[in-house]
Amino acid sequence: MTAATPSNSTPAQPGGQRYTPLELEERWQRQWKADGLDRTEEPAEGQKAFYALSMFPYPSGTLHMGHVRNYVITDVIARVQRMRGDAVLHPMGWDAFGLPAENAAIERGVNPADWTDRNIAQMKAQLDRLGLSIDWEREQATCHTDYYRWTQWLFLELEAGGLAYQKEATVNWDPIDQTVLANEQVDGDGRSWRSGALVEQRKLRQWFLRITDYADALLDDLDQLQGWPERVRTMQANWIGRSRGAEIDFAVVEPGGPTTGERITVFTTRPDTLYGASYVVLAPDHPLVEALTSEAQRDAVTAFRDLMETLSQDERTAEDQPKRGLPLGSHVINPVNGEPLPIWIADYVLADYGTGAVMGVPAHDQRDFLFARRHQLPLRQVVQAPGQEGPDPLGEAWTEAGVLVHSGRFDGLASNDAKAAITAFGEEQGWARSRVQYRLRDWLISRQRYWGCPIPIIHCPSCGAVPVPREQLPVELPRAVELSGRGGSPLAQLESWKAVACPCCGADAQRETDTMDTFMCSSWYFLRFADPRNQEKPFSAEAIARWLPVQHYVGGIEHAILHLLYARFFTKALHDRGLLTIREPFQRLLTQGMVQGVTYRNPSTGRYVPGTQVSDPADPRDPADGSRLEILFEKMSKSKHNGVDPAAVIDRYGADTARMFILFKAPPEKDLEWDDADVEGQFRFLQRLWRLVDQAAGCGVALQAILPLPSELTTVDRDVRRAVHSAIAAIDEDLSGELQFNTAISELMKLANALGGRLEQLSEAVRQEALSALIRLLAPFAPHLAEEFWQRLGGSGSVHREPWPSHDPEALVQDSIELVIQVKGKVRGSLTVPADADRDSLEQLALASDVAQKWLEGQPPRRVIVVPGKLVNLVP
RNA sequence: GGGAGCGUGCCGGAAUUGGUAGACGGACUCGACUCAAAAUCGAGCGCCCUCGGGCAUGUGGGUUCGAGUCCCACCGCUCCCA
Repeated sequence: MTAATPSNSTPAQPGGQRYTPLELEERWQRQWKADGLDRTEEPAEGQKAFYALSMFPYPSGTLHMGHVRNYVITDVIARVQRMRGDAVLHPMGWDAFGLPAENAAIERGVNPADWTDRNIAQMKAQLDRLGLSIDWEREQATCHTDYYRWTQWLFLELEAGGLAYQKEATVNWDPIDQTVLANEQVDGDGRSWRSGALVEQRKLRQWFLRITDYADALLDDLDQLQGWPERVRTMQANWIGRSRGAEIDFAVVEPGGPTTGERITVFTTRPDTLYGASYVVLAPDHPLVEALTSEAQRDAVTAFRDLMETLSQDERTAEDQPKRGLPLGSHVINPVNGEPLPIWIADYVLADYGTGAVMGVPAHDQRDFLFARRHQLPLRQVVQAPGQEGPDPLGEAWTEAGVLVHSGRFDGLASNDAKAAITAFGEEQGWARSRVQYRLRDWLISRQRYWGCPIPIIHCPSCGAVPVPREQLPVELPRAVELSGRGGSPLAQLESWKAVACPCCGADAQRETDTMDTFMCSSWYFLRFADPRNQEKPFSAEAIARWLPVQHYVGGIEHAILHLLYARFFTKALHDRGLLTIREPFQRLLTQGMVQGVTYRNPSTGRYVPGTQVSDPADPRDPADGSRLEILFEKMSKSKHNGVDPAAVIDRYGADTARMFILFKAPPEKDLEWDDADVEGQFRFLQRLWRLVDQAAGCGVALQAILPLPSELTTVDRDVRRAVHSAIAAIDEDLSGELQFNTAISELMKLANALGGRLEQLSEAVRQEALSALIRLLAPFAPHLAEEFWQRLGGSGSVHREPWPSHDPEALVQDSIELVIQVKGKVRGSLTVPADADRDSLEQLALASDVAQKWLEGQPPRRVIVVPGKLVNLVP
């Protein structure tokens, strides 16, 4: 940071003041607040309602550039839509439950509620400096009782609908955060999304929501979400992971003898490979393992099961891992051919997935193949690859479709047809059923932590799990709790809080001491914003009908599955409970890219060097050893010393520059490389506008009255009007459909360039029209500066209440155009021609041109292609 | 391995249905103003050139009067699922 302080570098102009963004922005922010400019107006008769929403933040206390980008994008959308005449709902709130508050409490002895409220105040103050048109009267914090009583109410609603239940299951345990996690909250490496710890498996009794009941709806309705990025829809579809297949029963037999009456049911997506099965595998913790283990194998099996309990799901199922397993010493019969098959247990089969049992078909499944090879199990090919003659060398499994062989009566069928045929045959005989299987698991919502929404359940020894009566909500989170971060749910230590009479029978009972996953709280906040002060219900049907679905939702791609899937599930479940008429919450979704900071890395040591220690950015050297540093752009983080503090940027250049820069530098979906030199450039543009408006004020522009255009326009007038109206048309286009703020701002720059130095030459009406349009087009992007301009040039009221400009097609009409002349597709010259010339005359003009003479050498062209308004292509 | 997306000057990035590739900005160079600097203003800025032009949108093919855009193959990067 060596540049001079920019606010000192704008010289005073004759007749005007200097552009001092800080003073100007604070002044307008005060004014807007006093005027209630950002208060939501209920839609009037015939007025469209528009709901613009940013994913609400966790109140960490510090605003970072990612937040700024997110909220500025949404703010521009909201502001444009208001100017276009819609009633706009643009609220903000706080995803305020969560572990950082609890950890702060453990480390510093503060109360999580106080810590959170302080952070909210701090972040709100930072947000306010950005000039966001947020209606703060609708603010929500999920940790406040007037919000979470309704989270509890909705939990009871789901419970009443049979969608919440308790079960004992093997679940993900985060050893750092000391709590369980939902499957969605464990990443591809088997680590917690929050703490980064490798999760462990534990068998615990927990609360779940039946999101799997909605697997089909969540998957099928993705097709309706045409306003969502394809990528996010694909990710959700993969996560839900629907596969069609069959359940097949294998009867258990005594060694060499009759069936025992027990059966093992497997799920397979490949019933066509049934003849190729050479063993059956159970999950190590499958309930039948005990009964099916022979005496000889008992000790080995017990040892194996103990080992498996210590491993994570990922460690067990990773494809590059050796497949461990051992035989139980008992057998089943393959129902399709009566052949006995050994029963094994193995690491790669999970009890919770499908039926917890699979059939092993080494020839046609890669994991089975590896397992069979390791344990010398037989391999039998039953699907032949197309065009393959004779037996396959089988260096690996053939997992594609083909033609059945060695499959009795099914030989010769294509594998796809065979799936149906073998399943149907099994159904006839009673040993198969066609079934759909999902990857999606039920949502585990219990958390063994304090700072969350209490689960409103009372456990009674005689009545079981009893919902807290709704009139007793909220079940308040007690303040005085000892937090250690260890040893189970903190609420469980509070005997006085825990002890309660059963609402059913009055007997001594105990409250549930787990809290809810914070994703519960964020699964419905967008509904509460529509009706934020309702004391009777979480929201009224009318308010929802008025505002929902969210027209434009903006947030990070990291929620592609997590929050966005849960919120969709809530919406569907509440629809089915009769509380909502919508089935999808978010009509359009914009996933904004990351904000990256310039990062200096020593390639030999891997050390990150702070920018402040780099003396020459053009030739960065490591002060430690003098070696050249790599310059990278990476996600801003403390460890990489590449963060840029939004407050510092605003202090230096003002919010308008920060807003303009962040929108201009990259399209919203792409990662953005933060570069201080470019911010400086953006600031220069705003200063240029400042001088332009100064100049306009000097010419006596007065925006309050609309002047009629003179009947005769000069050439300059017509050129400027064309520039103005083509900017309006282009910006309007950029802000419709696919949002392209970056090109919209470049159009503003072009317009400013077109006006520069010509203001004096314009007739008064054209000058006024141009300034009025420029300022209104600028208003959503740089709201403070636009307001200042509007006022200085005598506009009445706020520019933010002005209508969005619309372009005059007449102004775009040109008398003459540049006609490009191509010869065989290559540009050889151009010609100024009347804009309304028809095809024939264009052809004649082109043929008569010097360019044609030169390149055609007197020969008539073989072919002439005329694109009116653009070009003529002569093909010799 | 499967799926999705991307690849354009020194850099960020523009390019309706295929129709003048490089808009707009940054960096850089030169000039004006200045005692000087900053700021500002003006000009230049893909590569090669014998100044006619030739070559250029990851690579190689194809379709077309015409391809950054469409098709095929390949290379590289990112993300998701295995």
